[in-house]
Amino acid sequence: MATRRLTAEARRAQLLSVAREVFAEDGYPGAAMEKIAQRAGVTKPVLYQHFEGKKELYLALLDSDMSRLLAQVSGAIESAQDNPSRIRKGLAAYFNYIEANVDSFRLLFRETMGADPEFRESIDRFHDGVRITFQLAHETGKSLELAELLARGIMGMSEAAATWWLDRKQEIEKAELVESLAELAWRGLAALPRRKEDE
Amino acid sequence: MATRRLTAEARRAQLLSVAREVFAEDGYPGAAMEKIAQRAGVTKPVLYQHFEGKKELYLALLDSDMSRLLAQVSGAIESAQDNPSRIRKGLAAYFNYIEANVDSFRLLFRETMGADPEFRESIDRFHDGVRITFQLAHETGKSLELAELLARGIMGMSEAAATWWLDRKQEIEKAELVESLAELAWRGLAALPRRKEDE
DNA sequence: TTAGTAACTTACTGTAGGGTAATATTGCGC
DNA sequence: GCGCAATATTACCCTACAGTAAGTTACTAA
Repeated sequence: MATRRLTAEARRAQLLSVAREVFAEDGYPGAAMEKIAQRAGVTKPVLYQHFEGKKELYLALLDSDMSRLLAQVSGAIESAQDNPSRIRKGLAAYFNYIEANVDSFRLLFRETMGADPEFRESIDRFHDGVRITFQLAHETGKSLELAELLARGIMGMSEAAATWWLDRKQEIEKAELVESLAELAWRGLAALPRRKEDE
Repeated sequence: MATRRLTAEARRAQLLSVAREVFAEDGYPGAAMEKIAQRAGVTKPVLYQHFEGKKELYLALLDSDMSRLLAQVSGAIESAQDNPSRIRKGLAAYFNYIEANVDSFRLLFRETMGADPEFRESIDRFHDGVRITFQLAHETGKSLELAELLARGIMGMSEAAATWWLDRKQEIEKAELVESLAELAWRGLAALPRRKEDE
């Protein structure tokens, strides 16, 4: 144990990272502050020196992760010129994030769903963020609620696909996954069977 | 208070119904057995006479609700002759259930997501059930994983749409909602704008 | 090398809530 | 109208865990 003591900044970063692990494993209610502290090689009061309480710790985590994800996805969507490629690029960015941050995904889109309304605000920020970037694209003129509904639908589709994919990784390549979902979103089920006829 | 004492069967049914309410309100971890008992006008031990513990109570609830939902949706899908109407009828059945059983939906698809793996099995049973009915439809020949992925995607789309819809009911009619989602699933985003041009 | 401070620990408190043993009531069959 | 089994209650126990007050150790700068 070379250095037992860390600077405040370093410790805070480490605690956040450890907390993400534990929350992803045990869920918010199941995760004990004690366990987070222990796994960080530290005692509980240290945790409370950096975060006001369990709630605040979790929120800090959600906020920081959500911001990163949103930035990546929005960036991807905005970099595209037409709607089909907005969808494809958005999806690609989304699945890249997930692949590189599995715990973060579990936290954001599984554990937080049923939780405290205060927590869900983070998620809503993401959904709204993506929806807006998305609608700016969609030349409007049609019902606004409908556009919102569709955006939510596509996001739900992606989340469900991601959950399924994480559980059975090897079965399908990320690239093919993104391709299929983009096709589903843009052309619908009717178009898809044809694509695989030649296998 | 006409009858204070109920038969075992009647009490059990009442407790399940009350429990659904409370679990939907407070989530699994937040819901106290005490509160459920109280709201049923009864004390805690009565609850424990009917259910082994909190976990078992919740599972009983999930199981019974899931079975009903699955039966309705599967029935609808199987009653259809071609793929587009399988989707439309399935969605209609799904949203009919949700409209008539809001608490049940919240419970099944929000609260239970991040929870105990044992709980998620119920949900998986539904997803698997629908997936199968769904694949029977899809004349096979193309990649099986792909078919599964798409089925999950459609279900995720529906869940997200339902959540959104419940929060802002008045804004859109159920019939229009189902129609739009079916169209999205079958023809994709590319087809949808055209449909509303004439408003 | 020593004072000072930031980082950390020991050892608690308080309470919410799941679960239960012992006891009381109600109403049905006879 | 009486007995008895099912239905319910009172009054607990106990663990898990969020949160904290007071004291201790190690790094750093003069």
